[in-house]
Formats: sequence, structure tokens, C-alpha cells
Amino acid sequence: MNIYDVSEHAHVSIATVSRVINGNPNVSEKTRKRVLDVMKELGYTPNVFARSLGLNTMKTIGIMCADSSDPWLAEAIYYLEKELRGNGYDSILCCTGYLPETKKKYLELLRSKRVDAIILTGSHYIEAKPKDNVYLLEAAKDLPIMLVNGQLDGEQIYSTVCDDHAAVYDAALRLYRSGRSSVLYLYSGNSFSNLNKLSGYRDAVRDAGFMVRDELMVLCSKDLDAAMERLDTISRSGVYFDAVLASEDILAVGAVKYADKAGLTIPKDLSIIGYNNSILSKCTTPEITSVDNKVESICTTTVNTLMKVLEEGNVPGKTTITPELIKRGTTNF
Amino acid sequence: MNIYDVSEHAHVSIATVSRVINGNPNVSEKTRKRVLDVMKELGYTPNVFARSLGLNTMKTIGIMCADSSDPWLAEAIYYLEKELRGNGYDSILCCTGYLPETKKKYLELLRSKRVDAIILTGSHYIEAKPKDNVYLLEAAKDLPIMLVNGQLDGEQIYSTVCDDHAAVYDAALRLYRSGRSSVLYLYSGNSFSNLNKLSGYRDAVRDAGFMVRDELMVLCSKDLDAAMERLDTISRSGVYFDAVLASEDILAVGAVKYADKAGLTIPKDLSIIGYNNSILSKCTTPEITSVDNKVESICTTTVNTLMKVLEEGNVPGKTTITPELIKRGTTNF
DNA sequence: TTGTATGCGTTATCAG
DNA sequence: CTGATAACGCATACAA
Repeated sequence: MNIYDVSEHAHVSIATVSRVINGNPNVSEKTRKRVLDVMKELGYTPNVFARSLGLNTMKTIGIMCADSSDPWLAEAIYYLEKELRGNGYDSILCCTGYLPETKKKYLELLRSKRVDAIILTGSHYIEAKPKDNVYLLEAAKDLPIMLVNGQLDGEQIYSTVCDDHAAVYDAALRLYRSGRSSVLYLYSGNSFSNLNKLSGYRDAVRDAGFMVRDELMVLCSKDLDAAMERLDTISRSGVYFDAVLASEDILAVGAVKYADKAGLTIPKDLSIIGYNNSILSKCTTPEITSVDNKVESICTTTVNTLMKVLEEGNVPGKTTITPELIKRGTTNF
Repeated sequence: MNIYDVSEHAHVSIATVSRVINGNPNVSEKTRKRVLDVMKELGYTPNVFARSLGLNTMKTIGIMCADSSDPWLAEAIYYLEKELRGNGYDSILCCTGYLPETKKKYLELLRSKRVDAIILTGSHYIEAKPKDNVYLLEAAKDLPIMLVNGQLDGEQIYSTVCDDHAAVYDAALRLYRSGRSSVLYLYSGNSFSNLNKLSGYRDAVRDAGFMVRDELMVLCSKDLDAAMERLDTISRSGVYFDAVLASEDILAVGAVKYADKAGLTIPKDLSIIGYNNSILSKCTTPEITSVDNKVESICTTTVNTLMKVLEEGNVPGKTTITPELIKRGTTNF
């Protein structure tokens, strides 16, 4: 069942059939109707492979992420896919894990599939050392590279980021202003985004007139129990803190559980702020004040930018989205 | 940069280059090496579009789900993608939402992309009325249809399901055996899976020697606050219950919040069991006893089955996975 | 408005 | 072991 069959049945050439398929206006209404009828009658569907070969594109975007089951990434993927499909593009999903070599390997793989662009979802794709990002600059010579919550300067590389520094700065400052004297910052890694957040925390501590203390900046694996135990250990070791600011909601949940266990009242004895405004922040009692980093905005912006890029339009290399602090029960402001 | 360029540089025919690419053994070691060297030197990558056209397959599977940001579905997608990629297949993601028409539309869309098979993820794809599933039977004439946690009999349709009936039956019975007299069943819809669960609940109530009462089977939207308020309303209306069995963890979280609000002690005054054993079940205090329905097993089984199907192997149309009750703090057994 | 002819980059079937 | 050549199904430049 191909374009030839249709052309025969409709008594026209394949060129005309092709024109009908592609909505070319240079077809008389009469023949157009006849061809459409035949197509329906035969149940004809154009062969995308043949079309792709000629046009050298399949209208497909590669979406890379470390782990699509991570709540934030899952939500991002949801919006990206929806938005891309709305623009007539398919999405090939590719979960790369967190290892640099595999990220690189999968990027190559997607590239060999001739996708029209690649979206790197999440802040884990930008490494601290510039040389570790060279492969992205290299790839961007062939196709547009879109960064969701990550930033890198380069030709054909487009970043849409949430202003994490400002968000954490603001959150920390509010804690101090509400009477807290010792805000512990709990974070889960050294990604681009995490480094920004940490720097926001540092600046806030200084601007609030306090000392930045190493023992109050705590690295911890992205796990509820780990966070809880970490805080417990720190407290027992004699370090005092009356607020926890976390780089992820799950760590903030850990903080709530720690408070429960230690018999602390929230927010009186311990204030807590999470990050991402995910469903997790609503599962605890009290519910967790959390930074909403606007996944949906970031993703729709990314896709809109990409569409403009693919239409050869001129677009900025970086767009910044402003986060918002959602106040709930773990803070007293 | 194509196979002709390589053939010229290597002084062989394109047939030989093609043989090298595809690992055909009928090539002398010497020429193979020469060709490989040239390919590397030129940075040649085979054009997947041309290859697809010839072979009439792109080694790509369509993954449909209602909403990839739903935690259970997100996890399923993660495992499916990983497993498929391990077998050399790409995954095209397609979020269809919950409306029958759009599900149908997107199925057709994926079909027109000539994917090698379609995986329907989640129990929302099987409708109660047989006629509403006819389109799946129709599609299955062209390609394998895999159901993840849904069941439908038909040629080229393969189901991998969790025994939800048994899981809920078992959970409810344990509640009664632990001294509960009035177990409220809270559920969020009438999908295939939900109907199975409900029937498991009913059977357990009877087998425990109690009456099945309509007011204890409560339909509620899949939302934390909705669940909490629903329970509150029911309780105020004079209906007594000392246990809540939920069809989703999020509803169980709502039950925990209800207990907090109503001043009930968990599990003494109110026992709670959730479903899915998701991260949500660990966020509350106490943590929620929940049914683990083995997402990973279901997904790897699905992909393994699919691979056998694509190799023309003989495989069963239905595989059942046994769930497991994970005991935590919201029950006293 | 319609038709003819050609190219897109492979794979696979033959013949050597 | 290697090479020539015909599909694969479509889009499009050019001709009519």
C-alpha cells in the first residue's frame, strides 16, 4: 500500500497524490477529493520512513534525562512531550543515569538517530569543569541543544533556567528575618543548579549578618532516611540549628521526620523549607513551605524557543524564569 | 557523507561497506579493517532513515501512558525505556490523557509512525464496555499491543498484570483479622485495575463475615485534599470506620491527614493501607503500610515478552505478577 | 493544474 | 569474498 496504489486507483500521478498529502494548493478541488476518497478507501497512510529519507528529518526530538522516575524530571518530561506533540514533534525518551560516560554515549546514540534537536532535562548535564562540557559544544555543531535548568554558553545551545540563586537567597533571608539564627543548608549534590543554590545560601547568610559555617552546609544523598539520620547525627554532635533549608523536597521531608523523632515542634523549634514544590511537600504534617521552580514554565519556554530555532528564527541563548516561594506550615511567616 | 563516500575512500563497493556495517561475516579481515578505518576517519554514521525505509522498521516502540508525571506511571516508563534500550530499541513517549477519544487518536498517530509495537502503560486503557476496546483489537492486527497492568484477550495482545484482586483481598482481610470491624475502601476511578481491587475488597468483607455496605465504598478524585475532606464529611455524617484501605498511596496520605485533623491515633483509632508502595507512603508519620505492586517486575516482564514476540517466539497472552504487602506504621500487624 | 523523472542512503539479491 | 543493481516510498524540480 503506497503512493503508487493510490495514484492508480485515483487515475492521477503520484505527484498529485503527494501534493494532496502535503496540502499543496495546486490541485483542483475535484481531484483532491477523488484522491482523498481513494486514500480513505484503501486505508492508506504515508510511509514516514520514505518521507524522512527525502526530507532528512523525522520531526522527532530527543529528550534526555538522568532518571525519568524522579518526580521533578517526570513532570518536566510530561510538559515537554505534551508541548512538542502540540507542535507536531515526537519525543524519543532516553534515561542516561548520572555517569558522564553514559550521558555522552547516549547523546551520540540520539545523534546517530538523526533527531532534530536534543533536550537535556535537569541540571545534571553541566559539569563543573569546562572541558567536561566540550562534547555538548561539539554536538551543538550538528543540532540544537536545549538545556532545561542548566546553562552553557555556545553556538546553538539554548538554556532555560530557574533563578535558583535568587530563590535560595530569598528563602534563607526570610528565615533569618523571621528570627532564625542558624539556618542549616541541606543539599544533595554538586550539579550546576545545586552550586547556584549553595551560593545563594552563602550570600544570604552574609547579608543577614551571620558567619558562613561549613558545618551548616550539609551534603547528603537524595534520600529521606539519609536526610533524617544526617540531621540527627549533626544535632547530637553538638551543632545547633533552628531551620533547615533543603535543595530538594525529599530532604525537607527528612527534616520533618527528624523533628518528629527529636521531639521538636515545627516551625517553633525548627523551621523547614523545601525545593520544587512537589507533591511531597504536601504529604507531611505540617505541610512544607517550598520553592516552586516553575517546571511548566521552564518546559513550555524551552519548547517555544526550540520551535523558533527550528524555524531559523533569532532567539536568545538564555532565558531565566523567576521562582516563587509557596508558604505552608513549616515556617512562621 | 554516505555509504558511497566510504566505499570510494576504501576502494570497495557500497555492498562491502554495507556488509561491514551489518557485521556480515563474508568480508575478509583486511578489507573490513580498511573500511572501518575509513568510516572512523570520515566520521561516518549510517543514515537511519534510509535503513528504516529498506527494512521497514526503525526499532522503535511507542509507549503510551495517560500522564507521565504520575509517580507510578513515571516509574513504569523509566523501567520500560531502560529495558527497551538494553534491547536496542528506542522509545517514543506519548501522553494521552484520560479521554477515550484522545487515547484512540494517539494510538493511530503512533501507528502511522510505524513503530514496531505499542505499550499501553497503566490500567486506564481497558474500558468496561467491550465495544470500547475494539480499537485495540483492530490495532493489534498490525502490530503487537502490550498492556502494562491491564488485560484484554486477543490476537497479538499481551497483558502483564499485578493480581490486584488478591492484593486488596489480602490487605482487607488482614485488617479485619487484626480486629478492625469497619474497613472503608477509598478508590479513585473505575479502571480495569480499580474494578479488580474493589471486587477484592468486597470478597474480603464477605469472607470476614461482614456486610458489604455501599457507604463504605467511597469514590474520590485522585487528590490528597479531596480524600481528606471526603473522609471528614463521611465521618461527620455518622458513618463509622476504623480502617481505610486506599487504591492509591495519595489517598492513603489523605487518610493520614484526616486522622491528624480529627485527632485520631494511627493505627489504634484508624488503620490505613495504601497502594503502590510509592515514595509517598514513606513521607507521612507514621509511614503508610502499602501494597507493592512490583512495577519493575511488570515492566521487565512486558519487555521480555515483547522481545520474544518480535522474534516470532511463542509467548503466553497473559502473565500475572504477585504483589506484596509492605508493613509500616499505619497498621498494627 | 497535472505528469515525468530523479534523488534520498540503505539493504539484499544475484552474478562473478 | 566482492561488485553491480534493483528495490524501499516519497518529495520535488521541471516539463507540459
